[in-house]
Amino acid sequence: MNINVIHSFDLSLDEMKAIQQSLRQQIQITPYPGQPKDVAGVDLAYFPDDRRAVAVIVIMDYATQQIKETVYHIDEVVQEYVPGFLAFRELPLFLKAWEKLHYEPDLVFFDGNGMLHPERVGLATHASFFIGKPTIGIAKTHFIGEYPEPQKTQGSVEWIKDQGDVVGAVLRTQDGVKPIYVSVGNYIDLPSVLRLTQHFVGKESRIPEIVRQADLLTKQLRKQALAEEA
DNA sequence: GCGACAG
DNA sequence: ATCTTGTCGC
Repeated sequence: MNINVIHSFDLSLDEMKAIQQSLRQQIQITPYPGQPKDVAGVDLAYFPDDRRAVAVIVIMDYATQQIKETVYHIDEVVQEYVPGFLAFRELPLFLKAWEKLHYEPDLVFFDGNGMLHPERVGLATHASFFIGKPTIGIAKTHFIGEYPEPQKTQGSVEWIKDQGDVVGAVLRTQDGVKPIYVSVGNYIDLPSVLRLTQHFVGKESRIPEIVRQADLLTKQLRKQALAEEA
């Protein structure tokens, strides 16, 4: 099965699930030694009409956390949101923005899950097969799996298990705040995911800085686009 | 059958 | 995700 069928408009749930099951067999979990040079953060924001969205990619220097490049793409959204199939809704827009990049990031953070997914092929995992880069999934709310409640202090971590597999981790990024849910996208392992994610957790935000910057820009560009149309 | 359900 | 102000709490 060709993964490029993702560009089709009318895949059935069974067809999408078949694609995920095919991709699952090709996941490669491996440590990510050392530090990446450039990392990317990806996020989307939807317009009020619910027909369009803006996809944003922010490139940041890993060591200094300085933003080196930002690209975006505004277009029609062709797939409705169905839990478990977010990739089919968001990847088309993301890929168009990806083509506009001048930098080639070594690692990419997505707003959503990686293997923390019923078929182990969430947004971050699915995307990795198109871009061929290590990916990480960062979700703000629980999706699947069971886990013990992490301690209330910053840095507390617990594994998330689903059907006997460790599929991700819950991470308390600040004292007393709701935790985030992190998982392997592809071409990386969970310990590396936690290490690289915590590098972007500052003092102020609950969300890793690389993802937060993409999120902020996404809403800023939507506001700008709406203003220009008025 | 009922509830849950990334963004 | 998005619609939205004030307000409870540290």
